[in-house]
Amino acid sequence: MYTIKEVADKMDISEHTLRFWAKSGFFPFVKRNENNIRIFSENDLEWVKIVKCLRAVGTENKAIKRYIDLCILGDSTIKERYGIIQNTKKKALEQMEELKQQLALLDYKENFYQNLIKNNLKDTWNPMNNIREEAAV
Amino acid sequence: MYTIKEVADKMDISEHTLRFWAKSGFFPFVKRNENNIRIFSENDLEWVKIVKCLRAVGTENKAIKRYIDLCILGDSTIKERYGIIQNTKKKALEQMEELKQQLALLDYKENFYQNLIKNNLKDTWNPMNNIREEAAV
DNA sequence: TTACATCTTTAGAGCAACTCTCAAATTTTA
DNA sequence: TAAAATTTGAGAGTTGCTCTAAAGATGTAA
Repeated sequence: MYTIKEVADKMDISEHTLRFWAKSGFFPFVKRNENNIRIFSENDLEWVKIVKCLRAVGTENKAIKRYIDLCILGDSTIKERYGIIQNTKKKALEQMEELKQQLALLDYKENFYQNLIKNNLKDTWNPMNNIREEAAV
Repeated sequence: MYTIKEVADKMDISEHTLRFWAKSGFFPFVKRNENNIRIFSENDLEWVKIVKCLRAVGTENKAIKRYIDLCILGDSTIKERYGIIQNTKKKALEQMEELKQQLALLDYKENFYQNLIKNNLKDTWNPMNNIREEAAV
Protein backbone atom coordinates (compact mmCIF):
# COMPACT_ATOMS: atom_id res chain seq x y z
CA MET A 1 0.00 0.00 0.00
CA TYR A 2 1.39 3.36 -1.05
CA THR A 3 0.66 7.02 -0.45
CA ILE A 4 0.71 9.37 -3.41
CA LYS A 5 4.29 10.44 -2.73
CA GLU A 6 5.48 6.86 -2.71
CA VAL A 7 3.72 6.23 -6.01
CA ALA A 8 5.24 9.41 -7.40
CA ASP A 9 8.75 8.27 -6.44
CA LYS A 10 8.24 4.68 -7.53
CA MET A 11 6.73 5.52 -10.91
CA ASP A 12 8.67 8.71 -11.63
CA ILE A 13 5.58 10.84 -12.05
CA SER A 14 5.05 14.07 -10.08
CA GLU A 15 2.50 14.13 -7.27
CA HIS A 16 0.84 17.04 -9.04
CA THR A 17 0.40 14.99 -12.16
CA LEU A 18 -0.94 12.01 -10.23
CA ARG A 19 -3.52 14.25 -8.54
CA PHE A 20 -4.40 15.80 -11.88
CA TRP A 21 -4.85 12.33 -13.34
CA ALA A 22 -6.94 11.30 -10.35
CA LYS A 23 -9.17 14.34 -10.89
CA SER A 24 -9.39 13.37 -14.55
CA GLY A 25 -10.96 10.08 -13.52
CA PHE A 26 -8.00 7.85 -14.35
CA PHE A 27 -7.99 6.10 -10.96
CA PRO A 28 -11.61 5.46 -9.94
CA PHE A 29 -10.50 2.28 -8.21
CA VAL A 30 -8.02 3.85 -5.77
CA LYS A 31 -9.36 3.63 -2.22
CA ARG A 32 -9.05 6.27 0.52
CA ASN A 33 -8.33 5.71 4.18
CA GLU A 34 -10.51 7.08 6.97
CA ASN A 35 -8.87 10.51 6.58
CA ASN A 36 -9.58 10.77 2.87
CA ILE A 37 -6.00 9.97 1.93
CA ARG A 38 -5.46 7.94 -1.24
CA ILE A 39 -3.95 4.52 -0.67
CA PHE A 40 -2.67 2.83 -3.83
CA SER A 41 -2.53 -0.97 -3.83
CA GLU A 42 0.09 -2.97 -5.69
CA ASN A 43 -2.58 -3.65 -8.27
CA ASP A 44 -3.35 0.06 -8.60
CA LEU A 45 0.28 0.61 -9.57
CA GLU A 46 -0.31 -1.52 -12.65
CA TRP A 47 -3.06 0.90 -13.61
CA VAL A 48 -0.83 3.87 -13.06
CA LYS A 49 1.65 2.10 -15.31
CA ILE A 50 -0.77 1.67 -18.18
CA VAL A 51 -1.95 5.28 -17.86
CA LYS A 52 1.67 6.42 -17.93
CA CYS A 53 2.23 4.26 -20.99
CA LEU A 54 -0.75 5.69 -22.87
CA ARG A 55 0.34 9.24 -21.99
CA ALA A 56 3.94 8.57 -23.02
CA VAL A 57 2.72 7.66 -26.48
CA GLY A 58 0.67 10.86 -26.67
CA THR A 59 -2.80 9.46 -26.08
CA GLU A 60 -5.20 12.28 -25.22
CA ASN A 61 -6.52 12.31 -21.68
CA LYS A 62 -10.07 12.01 -22.99
CA ALA A 63 -9.11 8.77 -24.75
CA ILE A 64 -7.37 7.46 -21.63
CA LYS A 65 -10.53 8.12 -19.64
CA ARG A 66 -12.44 6.20 -22.30
CA TYR A 67 -10.10 3.23 -21.95
CA ILE A 68 -10.49 3.22 -18.15
CA ASP A 69 -14.26 3.41 -18.51
CA LEU A 70 -14.23 0.49 -20.93
CA CYS A 71 -12.23 -1.58 -18.44
CA ILE A 72 -14.84 -0.87 -15.77
CA LEU A 73 -17.69 -1.75 -18.12
CA GLY A 74 -16.33 -5.27 -18.30
CA ASP A 75 -16.03 -8.08 -20.76
CA SER A 76 -18.32 -6.70 -23.45
CA THR A 77 -15.66 -4.07 -24.20
CA ILE A 78 -12.68 -6.36 -24.66
CA LYS A 79 -12.60 -5.99 -28.45
CA GLU A 80 -12.72 -2.21 -28.30
CA ARG A 81 -9.94 -2.23 -25.73
CA TYR A 82 -7.91 -4.53 -27.95
CA GLY A 83 -8.35 -2.06 -30.79
CA ILE A 84 -7.16 0.81 -28.61
CA ILE A 85 -4.04 -1.10 -27.62
CA GLN A 86 -3.34 -1.97 -31.25
CA ASN A 87 -3.68 1.66 -32.33
CA THR A 88 -1.52 2.81 -29.46
CA LYS A 89 1.15 0.32 -30.42
CA LYS A 90 1.03 1.53 -34.01
CA LYS A 91 1.47 5.11 -32.84
CA ALA A 92 4.38 4.08 -30.62
CA LEU A 93 6.13 2.41 -33.57
CA GLU A 94 5.64 5.53 -35.68
CA GLN A 95 7.14 7.65 -32.93
CA MET A 96 10.05 5.27 -32.78
CA GLU A 97 10.68 5.83 -36.50
CA GLU A 98 10.39 9.59 -36.12
CA LEU A 99 12.82 9.55 -33.23
CA LYS A 100 15.31 7.55 -35.30
CA GLN A 101 15.12 10.16 -38.05
CA GLN A 102 15.75 12.95 -35.60
CA LEU A 103 18.63 11.05 -34.06
CA ALA A 104 20.22 10.79 -37.50
CA LEU A 105 20.04 14.56 -37.87
CA LEU A 106 21.47 15.07 -34.39
CA ASP A 107 24.32 12.68 -35.23
CA TYR A 108 25.07 14.70 -38.31
CA LYS A 109 25.03 17.96 -36.35
CA GLU A 110 27.23 16.49 -33.64
CA ASN A 111 29.80 15.46 -36.22
CA PHE A 112 29.57 18.81 -37.92
CA TYR A 113 30.35 20.74 -34.72
CA GLN A 114 32.98 18.22 -33.67
CA ASN A 115 34.77 18.80 -36.94
CA LEU A 116 34.58 22.59 -36.59
CA ILE A 117 36.04 22.41 -33.09
CA LYS A 118 38.74 19.85 -33.84
CA ASN A 119 40.01 21.67 -36.89
CA ASN A 120 39.38 25.12 -35.50
CA LEU A 121 37.20 25.99 -38.50
CA LYS A 122 34.64 28.72 -38.95
CA ASP A 123 30.94 27.94 -39.17
CA THR A 124 30.41 28.61 -42.85
CA TRP A 125 26.67 28.31 -42.54
CA ASN A 126 25.38 31.41 -40.86
CA PRO A 127 21.64 31.65 -41.46
CA MET A 128 21.62 35.42 -41.56
CA ASN A 129 23.75 35.43 -44.70
CA ASN A 130 21.47 33.01 -46.40
CA ILE A 131 24.59 31.45 -47.79
CA ARG A 132 24.79 27.71 -47.74
CA GLU A 133 28.22 26.26 -48.01
CA GLU A 134 27.55 23.49 -45.58
CA ALA A 135 24.13 21.96 -45.18
CA ALA A 136 22.43 19.82 -42.58
CA VAL A 137 21.35 16.42 -43.82
CA MET B 1 11.37 29.45 -52.72
CA TYR B 2 8.33 28.42 -50.73
CA THR B 3 5.29 30.06 -49.19
CA ILE B 4 4.29 29.03 -45.70
CA LYS B 5 1.71 26.55 -46.99
CA GLU B 6 4.30 24.83 -49.15
CA VAL B 7 6.64 24.56 -46.19
CA ALA B 8 3.79 23.22 -44.09
CA ASP B 9 3.04 20.51 -46.65
CA LYS B 10 6.67 19.66 -47.32
CA MET B 11 7.70 19.46 -43.67
CA ASP B 12 4.47 18.09 -42.25
CA ILE B 13 4.02 20.94 -39.79
CA SER B 14 0.81 22.98 -39.62
CA GLU B 15 0.82 26.55 -40.94
CA HIS B 16 -0.42 27.64 -37.53
CA THR B 17 2.58 26.07 -35.85
CA LEU B 18 5.00 27.57 -38.37
CA ARG B 19 3.53 31.03 -37.75
CA PHE B 20 3.70 30.45 -34.01
CA TRP B 21 7.34 29.43 -34.34
CA ALA B 22 8.02 32.46 -36.52
CA LYS B 23 6.48 34.69 -33.86
CA SER B 24 8.65 32.91 -31.28
CA GLY B 25 11.71 34.08 -33.15
CA PHE B 26 12.75 30.74 -34.61
CA PHE B 27 13.07 32.04 -38.17
CA PRO B 28 14.69 35.48 -38.02
CA PHE B 29 16.38 34.77 -41.34
CA VAL B 30 13.24 34.17 -43.40
CA LYS B 31 12.73 37.01 -45.89
CA ARG B 32 9.43 38.62 -46.90
CA ASN B 33 8.40 39.71 -50.38
CA GLU B 34 7.14 43.21 -51.20
CA ASN B 35 3.71 42.29 -49.83
CA ASN B 36 5.00 41.14 -46.46
CA ILE B 37 4.60 37.47 -47.33
CA ARG B 38 7.18 35.06 -45.97
CA ILE B 39 9.32 33.37 -48.60
CA PHE B 40 11.32 30.39 -47.33
CA SER B 41 14.51 29.51 -49.21
CA GLU B 42 15.83 25.97 -49.61
CA ASN B 43 18.32 26.85 -46.91
CA ASP B 44 15.58 28.07 -44.60
CA LEU B 45 14.00 24.63 -44.84
CA GLU B 46 17.09 23.18 -43.17
CA TRP B 47 16.45 25.53 -40.28
CA VAL B 48 12.85 24.49 -40.07
CA LYS B 49 14.13 20.93 -39.99
CA ILE B 50 16.43 21.49 -37.04
CA VAL B 51 13.71 23.37 -35.14
CA LYS B 52 11.33 20.49 -35.81
CA CYS B 53 13.98 18.09 -34.57
CA LEU B 54 14.58 19.99 -31.34
CA ARG B 55 10.83 20.20 -30.71
CA ALA B 56 10.35 16.50 -31.46
CA VAL B 57 12.77 15.68 -28.68
CA GLY B 58 10.90 17.95 -26.26
CA THR B 59 13.29 20.90 -26.20
CA GLU B 60 11.55 23.92 -24.68
CA ASN B 61 10.84 26.77 -27.06
CA LYS B 62 12.95 29.09 -24.94
CA ALA B 63 15.93 26.76 -25.43
CA ILE B 64 15.30 26.55 -29.17
CA LYS B 65 15.31 30.34 -29.35
CA ARG B 66 18.59 30.28 -27.47
CA TYR B 67 20.09 27.88 -30.01
CA ILE B 68 18.95 30.05 -32.92
CA ASP B 69 20.39 33.12 -31.24
CA LEU B 70 23.71 31.33 -30.70
CA CYS B 71 23.83 30.46 -34.39
CA ILE B 72 23.34 34.09 -35.29
CA LEU B 73 26.01 35.20 -32.82
CA GLY B 74 28.55 33.27 -34.86
CA ASP B 75 31.68 31.24 -34.34
CA SER B 76 32.30 32.16 -30.72
CA THR B 77 29.26 30.07 -29.77
CA ILE B 78 30.21 26.84 -31.53
CA LYS B 79 31.14 25.00 -28.35
CA GLU B 80 27.91 25.94 -26.59
CA ARG B 81 25.94 24.81 -29.64
CA TYR B 82 27.87 21.56 -29.67
CA GLY B 83 26.89 21.03 -26.04
CA ILE B 84 23.24 21.66 -26.82
CA ILE B 85 23.30 19.11 -29.63
CA GLN B 86 25.00 16.57 -27.37
CA ASN B 87 22.40 17.07 -24.63
CA THR B 88 19.59 16.85 -27.14
CA LYS B 89 20.97 13.61 -28.49
CA LYS B 90 21.23 12.22 -24.99
CA LYS B 91 17.59 13.13 -24.35
CA ALA B 92 16.57 11.52 -27.64
CA LEU B 93 18.30 8.28 -26.70
CA GLU B 94 16.58 8.29 -23.32
CA GLN B 95 13.24 8.77 -25.02
CA MET B 96 14.06 5.89 -27.30
CA GLU B 97 14.61 3.68 -24.26
CA GLU B 98 11.40 4.88 -22.64
CA LEU B 99 9.46 4.14 -25.84
CA LYS B 100 10.92 0.65 -25.98
CA GLN B 101 9.73 0.01 -22.41
CA GLN B 102 6.24 1.23 -23.25
CA LEU B 103 6.20 -0.89 -26.39
CA ALA B 104 6.98 -3.94 -24.29
CA LEU B 105 3.97 -3.21 -22.10
CA LEU B 106 1.76 -2.65 -25.14
CA ASP B 107 2.96 -5.95 -26.60
CA TYR B 108 2.03 -7.68 -23.38
CA LYS B 109 -1.40 -6.05 -23.35
CA GLU B 110 -1.98 -6.90 -27.00
CA ASN B 111 -1.21 -10.55 -26.30
CA PHE B 112 -3.38 -10.51 -23.22
CA TYR B 113 -6.44 -9.26 -25.12
CA GLN B 114 -5.71 -11.49 -28.10
CA ASN B 115 -5.77 -14.46 -25.78
CA LEU B 116 -9.02 -13.38 -24.15
CA ILE B 117 -10.67 -12.99 -27.55
CA LYS B 118 -9.30 -16.16 -29.12
CA ASN B 119 -10.29 -18.36 -26.20
CA ASN B 120 -13.45 -16.46 -25.44
CA LEU B 121 -12.27 -15.85 -21.87
CA LYS B 122 -13.41 -13.34 -19.30
CA ASP B 123 -11.21 -10.45 -18.22
CA THR B 124 -10.24 -11.63 -14.78
CA TRP B 125 -8.61 -8.35 -13.90
CA ASN B 126 -11.32 -5.83 -13.31
CA PRO B 127 -9.86 -2.86 -11.45
CA MET B 128 -13.02 -2.16 -9.51
CA ASN B 129 -12.75 -5.50 -7.72
CA ASN B 130 -9.20 -4.80 -6.74
CA ILE B 131 -8.59 -8.45 -7.46
CA ARG B 132 -5.56 -9.34 -9.40
CA GLU B 133 -5.61 -12.71 -11.04
CA GLU B 134 -3.81 -11.48 -14.11
CA ALA B 135 -1.32 -8.68 -14.01
CA ALA B 136 0.24 -6.41 -16.57
CA VAL B 137 3.99 -6.78 -16.90
C1' DT C 1 -12.20 41.90 -66.06
C1' DT C 2 -15.08 40.72 -62.84
C1' DA C 3 -16.22 37.27 -59.63
C1' DC C 4 -14.93 33.76 -56.67
C1' DA C 5 -11.97 30.68 -54.31
C1' DT C 6 -7.70 30.33 -52.06
C1' DC C 7 -3.93 32.05 -49.66
C1' DT C 8 -1.49 35.41 -46.73
C1' DT C 9 -1.06 38.41 -42.73
C1' DT C 10 -1.66 39.73 -37.48
C1' DA C 11 -4.06 39.81 -33.19
C1' DG C 12 -6.12 37.51 -30.01
C1' DA C 13 -9.27 33.88 -28.03
C1' DG C 14 -9.44 29.02 -26.66
C1' DC C 15 -7.59 24.68 -25.22
C1' DA C 16 -4.93 20.54 -23.32
C1' DA C 17 -2.07 19.03 -19.98
C1' DC C 18 0.22 20.04 -16.79
C1' DT C 19 2.62 22.82 -12.88
C1' DC C 20 2.53 25.47 -9.02
C1' DT C 21 0.66 27.93 -4.85
C1' DC C 22 -2.23 28.12 -1.11
C1' DA C 23 -4.52 26.97 3.23
C1' DA C 24 -6.22 23.59 6.19
C1' DA C 25 -5.81 19.05 8.08
C1' DT C 26 -3.02 15.12 9.22
C1' DT C 27 1.27 12.41 10.08
C1' DT C 28 5.98 11.67 11.10
C1' DT C 29 10.18 12.70 13.26
C1' DA C 30 13.19 14.76 16.55
C1' DT D 1 5.26 18.44 22.39
C1' DA D 2 6.84 20.95 18.80
C1' DA D 3 8.64 21.29 14.25
C1' DA D 4 8.90 19.30 9.70
C1' DA D 5 6.82 16.77 6.18
C1' DT D 6 2.80 15.15 3.75
C1' DT D 7 -2.00 15.13 2.34
C1' DT D 8 -6.11 17.25 0.54
C1' DG D 9 -8.89 20.31 -3.00
C1' DA D 10 -9.41 24.67 -5.21
C1' DG D 11 -7.76 27.51 -8.23
C1' DA D 12 -4.19 30.44 -10.62
C1' DG D 13 -0.39 30.30 -13.95
C1' DT D 14 2.42 28.29 -17.86
C1' DT D 15 3.60 26.16 -22.22
C1' DG D 16 2.78 25.22 -26.74
C1' DC D 17 -0.03 25.01 -29.61
C1' DT D 18 -4.78 25.47 -32.31
C1' DC D 19 -8.30 28.03 -34.04
C1' DT D 20 -11.01 32.24 -35.47
C1' DA D 21 -11.56 36.61 -37.40
C1' DA D 22 -10.79 40.35 -40.42
C1' DA D 23 -8.28 42.50 -43.96
C1' DG D 24 -5.50 42.25 -47.89
C1' DA D 25 -3.23 39.48 -51.94
C1' DT D 26 -3.35 36.21 -55.68
C1' DG D 27 -4.84 32.84 -58.91
C1' DT D 28 -8.45 30.81 -62.03
C1' DA D 29 -12.34 30.72 -64.96
C1' DA D 30 -16.17 32.51 -67.53
